[in-house]
Amino acid sequence: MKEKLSESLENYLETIAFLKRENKIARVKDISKMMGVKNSSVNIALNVLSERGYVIHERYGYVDLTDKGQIIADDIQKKEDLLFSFLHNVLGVEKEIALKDACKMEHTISDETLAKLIYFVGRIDKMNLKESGKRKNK
Amino acid sequence: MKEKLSESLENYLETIAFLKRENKIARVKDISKMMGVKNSSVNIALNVLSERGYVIHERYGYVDLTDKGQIIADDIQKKEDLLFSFLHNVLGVEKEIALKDACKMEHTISDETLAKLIYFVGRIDKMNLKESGKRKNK
DNA sequence: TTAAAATGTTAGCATTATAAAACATTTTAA
DNA sequence: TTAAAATGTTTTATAATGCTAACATTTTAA
Repeated sequence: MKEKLSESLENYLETIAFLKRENKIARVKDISKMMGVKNSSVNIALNVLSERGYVIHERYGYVDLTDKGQIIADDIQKKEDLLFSFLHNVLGVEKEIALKDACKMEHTISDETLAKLIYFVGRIDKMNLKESGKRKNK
Repeated sequence: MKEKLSESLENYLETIAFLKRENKIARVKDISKMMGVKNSSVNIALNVLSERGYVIHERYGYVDLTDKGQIIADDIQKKEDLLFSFLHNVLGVEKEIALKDACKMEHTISDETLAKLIYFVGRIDKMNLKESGKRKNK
């Protein structure tokens, strides 16, 4: 059940999800522009993603995500948000760089590490809340 | 001055450095075995690394790192150690997985994030020291 | 409504990473 | 010391990604 997608293909899904959220629709041109690649490269990626059941793409038409594709896109976005938050808010890495690093790491971080990081960031947030107002409990 | 190496080539340098540390020498066979690739793949990588001045490799002979190659290998090892320490000791990720994740992240983490992480891990260590014996100062 | 502009697609090439198979050299052990 | 085993190298092939250039379709605006 654990089909792995390449970093590149994951990025295509993420970009399509973003465009749908922002513009309601995703077109080849938008995808290529956002990702800094050529339309031809987008087309080839879409063919692969279509074949594997992640996107729906009619010739000369819009690009859409299947449920399966949306799930992957959401998963990656969740990872990106968490990683960005950790890098920027916890470590204090500058926005631009934190985002760039998060966008790379989101493809490699394991589920285990992700879970631990979620827990850790949660604890840090609580600590900050406490420190910025009240005394430590107990 | 900032020639970038691919993740793959960085891994070859890291492996060669490891083998030299453990066995004094590095051979094609050892590299392929450690990395789970074929001798032919190692050879091709070594040709590239030779041309670019990172390794010295005489036909049918041992493999060695140039100063330039050793610097890269050390740099990556430093990153791996820090990332592993953070994942395992701070987040509590299981050894195997922490190592696997660190080995991927070591190739993508930016210098900025690295620096912030070093500082952060340092602070955490101090906190742990304090908490496990003394009261908080101030 | 039609010609130009915009957008999308296909074909062919380049790069990177790896493997398989054939071949070459070196090492080992009988 | 020499034949087999181990190791190293080259050649050829495959897969993933992206590019350019040529071509096709759709949209726009005169």
